[in-house]
Amino acid sequence: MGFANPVGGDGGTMKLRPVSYLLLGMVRLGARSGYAIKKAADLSTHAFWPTSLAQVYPELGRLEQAGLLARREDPRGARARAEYSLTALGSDSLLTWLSSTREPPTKVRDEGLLRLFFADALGREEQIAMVTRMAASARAAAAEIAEQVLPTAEAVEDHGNRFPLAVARFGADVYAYSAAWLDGLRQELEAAGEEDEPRAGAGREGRATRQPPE
Amino acid sequence: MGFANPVGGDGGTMKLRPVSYLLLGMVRLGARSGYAIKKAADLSTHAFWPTSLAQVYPELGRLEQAGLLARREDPRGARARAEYSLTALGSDSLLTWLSSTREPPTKVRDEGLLRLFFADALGREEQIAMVTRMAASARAAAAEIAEQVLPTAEAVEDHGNRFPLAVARFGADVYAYSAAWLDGLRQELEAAGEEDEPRAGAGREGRATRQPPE
DNA sequence: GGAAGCATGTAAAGTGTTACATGATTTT
DNA sequence: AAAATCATGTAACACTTTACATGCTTCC
Repeated sequence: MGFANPVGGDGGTMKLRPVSYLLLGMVRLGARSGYAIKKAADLSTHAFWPTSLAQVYPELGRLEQAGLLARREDPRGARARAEYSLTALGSDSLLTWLSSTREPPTKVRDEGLLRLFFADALGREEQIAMVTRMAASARAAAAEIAEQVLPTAEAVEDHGNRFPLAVARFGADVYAYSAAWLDGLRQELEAAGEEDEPRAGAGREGRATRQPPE
Repeated sequence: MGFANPVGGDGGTMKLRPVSYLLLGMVRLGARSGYAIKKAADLSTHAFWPTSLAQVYPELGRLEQAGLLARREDPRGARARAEYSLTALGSDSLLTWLSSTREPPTKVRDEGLLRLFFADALGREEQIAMVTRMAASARAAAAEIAEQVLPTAEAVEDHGNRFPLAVARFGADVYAYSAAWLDGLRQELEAAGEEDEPRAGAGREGRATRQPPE
């Protein structure tokens, strides 16, 4: 009804969520099909913004409706395939979001830390085992970034995009720092184990050797 | 129907989620009402396991049904109040969860990092502004833990619970490390800004002075 | 007397994941 | 020939948050 918009959408009035910008940004970086976007996201943004295909496809449709993405059917043989590209409106939206000074919310759900928080209910041995597992886990996360994510990030860096690499390094370094921190905690627990026993001590021993940065 | 269970529940067959253990653990640490649990969680576990009262109250009911918590009406004057305590079954459940060697999933949703990932679309000035804001934000998070969370954690440490304090320090240190890392990135960007301009360079400059830990 | 905090809950809306459903193409 | 990958979508379920709804008590 009414006046048709030349870009075919509602003029960008839809409410955009982070996943919307993820899609716009990935298209900008060269991922053109929903499948390719999901694959790229799994190799780069997955650690701080997970997505599923069940989010990607409907959201691509909404972004097209809103005129932020242009869709073109581009079958590969008999296999259907849609190729998306950024419209001027989509590009503006992305830049506006990137320039925003509003503080973006950060949400973490870490069941491991929740366990650690309540670890006083365990005996010393189990506490040490838990902390050891967590350190190993953090180191594994750092290694996974180094092996899976960094190479991809280095590839896009060659096309003038340095931030994917910076973010990957940030992640790897933070995980490595966490692992080292947990190693320090494990050492404290091992040292304390020679004096007092589970649930016993009214903690009063020294702060050990861990150093906060700065 | 048929044989009544002496603890009044279904014998612990309900499916327990992390929020269940959060409640059990908080009751164990001395928070007895739903309100007190929520308040304690906001001051301690909020950063890695956020909860709302709309989760707490129904979940307390389920845990009581399952026989993991015992509920006793304990009004304060005319104001209703329920006091919960751990049953033997609840205590066992908590310990089993704490001892589990299964790797707990970690989920992070960080819109700030998502923006940083796509920051190549911005000009150098705006990139630097973004990174500066993120560093300030991380430093603020570290400060908030130091001011709000650490004092509470030190209080429970006096009762023989050292892990709340360890977790608080971990959080503060990781945020401080992140802030320092982002400062390093900002310096790199400022240095690079004197040579090449936005979107221009095929990144090839040195790795600067940031050091991963270990 | 008003504001802040204590205290408990429900309903609706929003968000996200897993499973379902299908089929072509390429690689081994 | 089978397995992996490319490719697109929907439906059901699970989970969380926000808003609603209410009322007492303590502090200023």
